[in-house]
Amino acid sequence: MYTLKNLTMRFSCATQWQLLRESVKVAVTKPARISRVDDAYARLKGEILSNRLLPGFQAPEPEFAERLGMSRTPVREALLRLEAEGLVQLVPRRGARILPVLASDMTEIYDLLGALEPHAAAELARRNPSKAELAPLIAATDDMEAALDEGNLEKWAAADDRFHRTLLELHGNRRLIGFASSLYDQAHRARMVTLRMRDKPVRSTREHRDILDLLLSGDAEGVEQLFRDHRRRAASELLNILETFGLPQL
Amino acid sequence: MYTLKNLTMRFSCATQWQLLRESVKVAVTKPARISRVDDAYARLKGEILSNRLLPGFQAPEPEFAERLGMSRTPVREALLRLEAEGLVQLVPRRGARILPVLASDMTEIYDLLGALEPHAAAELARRNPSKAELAPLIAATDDMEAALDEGNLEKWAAADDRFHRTLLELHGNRRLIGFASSLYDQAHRARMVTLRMRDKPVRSTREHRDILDLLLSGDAEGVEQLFRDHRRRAASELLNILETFGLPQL
DNA sequence: CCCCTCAACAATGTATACATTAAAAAATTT
DNA sequence: AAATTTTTTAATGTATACATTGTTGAGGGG
Repeated sequence: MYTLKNLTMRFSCATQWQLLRESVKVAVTKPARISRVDDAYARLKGEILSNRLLPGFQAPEPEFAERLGMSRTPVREALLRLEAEGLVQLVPRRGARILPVLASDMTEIYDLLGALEPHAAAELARRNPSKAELAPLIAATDDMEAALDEGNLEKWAAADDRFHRTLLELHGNRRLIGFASSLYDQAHRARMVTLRMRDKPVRSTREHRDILDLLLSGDAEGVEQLFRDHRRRAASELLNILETFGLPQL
Repeated sequence: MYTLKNLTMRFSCATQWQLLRESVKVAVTKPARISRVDDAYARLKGEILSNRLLPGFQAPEPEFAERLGMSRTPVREALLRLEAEGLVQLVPRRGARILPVLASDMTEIYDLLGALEPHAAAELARRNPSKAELAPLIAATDDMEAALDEGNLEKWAAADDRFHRTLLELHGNRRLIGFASSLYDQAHRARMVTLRMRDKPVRSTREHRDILDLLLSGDAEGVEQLFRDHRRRAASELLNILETFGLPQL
């Protein structure tokens, strides 16, 4: 268990600059206590998703522990957590390997999202949600349009991600939220790497707005169909990019 | 790490009868080595699914460790695994709690299965699978019919479970197999407890046969629709039982 | 050069000891 | 007697030591 005092006293100068930054963040935004497991998990996940820990990279637990500045026990627990989420693979005697995302993985992920999201959207529409209820979804859609206008693709991708996660949150099936969350995470890097290789997401943005409109009008069948098409087109687009640019994995 | 010698030498007489049984099983069906984590996981899961470890039961890690005859470390790892699968909840300072399954949980689970299984069945049908490919599914269906003729509900339920898992295996989406597996496990106890409270599964069995026939004939839309209806009716039936018998949780 | 054997090494699995701290119990105050 | 404070206990989180064992590299022989 970390306390703020621990953070500033326990670490060698080699890592103190970094952990000082972390400690400031902790002090400002969260309670001062964060377990080493949670810390290791968050840091490793952040590095995987931002591609600083590269796909295929592999190191034994003791090396991860050293780099994170803690003992092996919490590191192992963090890695097990990341393994359960499909981001790493623990290979006996070879350590933890950052799982690359293959085209076949993306196919699999999009297939599942293409089944689940339209279904969730349809059920949400059947509840005739009010504008107030859909406010976070409206905000995400607005942000996508604004980001597109600015030409800021990262911002657009973040708003897009938010749209999808928010929709499932509004739907409310906790098991679905958890499962889809790991799917989004697994697909994250591929989506970010390919972000600038694709056409501007004009059509995608319009589709989100249309999905939102259908939700607002309670058109369950309409939103299910459009969402399906949206997912199918997005999958096709991404897989084409992987093929066009000869990217076997990400 | 267990070896067979360890299994027979390490444990007090209080648990030796049980572990002797386990060791025989190990010797016959698996390599002699099984880690304590895997052992703890399998045993705990078995007890949860068979309702020997009751929903709501709660004990701290050290107590589980003592009962399993090993140190806390592998037990914690096994419990974390079970938590990730939705079967237990780790409550700080209160220990691991066996998660009861509420009616709302079953609603959630059936909602997801109702979206995923028909989708997988439709995609499988689109591949025009041969009879040989569907052999394990045919076998499961045959077994359901045989069990129904014998009036053996447990056998029927096992074959039913096998049908559903096999179908997803044949479909081949690994992420779906994993996710659905945990959903089946979570629903298992509820289904077993209610097995004798429901009508004989005559209609259900026929529906499975019909699903199989539609798969064999490559009728994607037909199988998707029938599977949806199948899941919807099964969900309704089970939820009615929970309500009729006043079962708040299982 | 290739193959085999064996020893060394290190990675994971596990047990145990220690640190932290929340909850419960005991003691004290009102 | 009830409320508050203090102390104790024990559960989880963590570090470290030990056990097991798979892999690698060195050495020797053909």
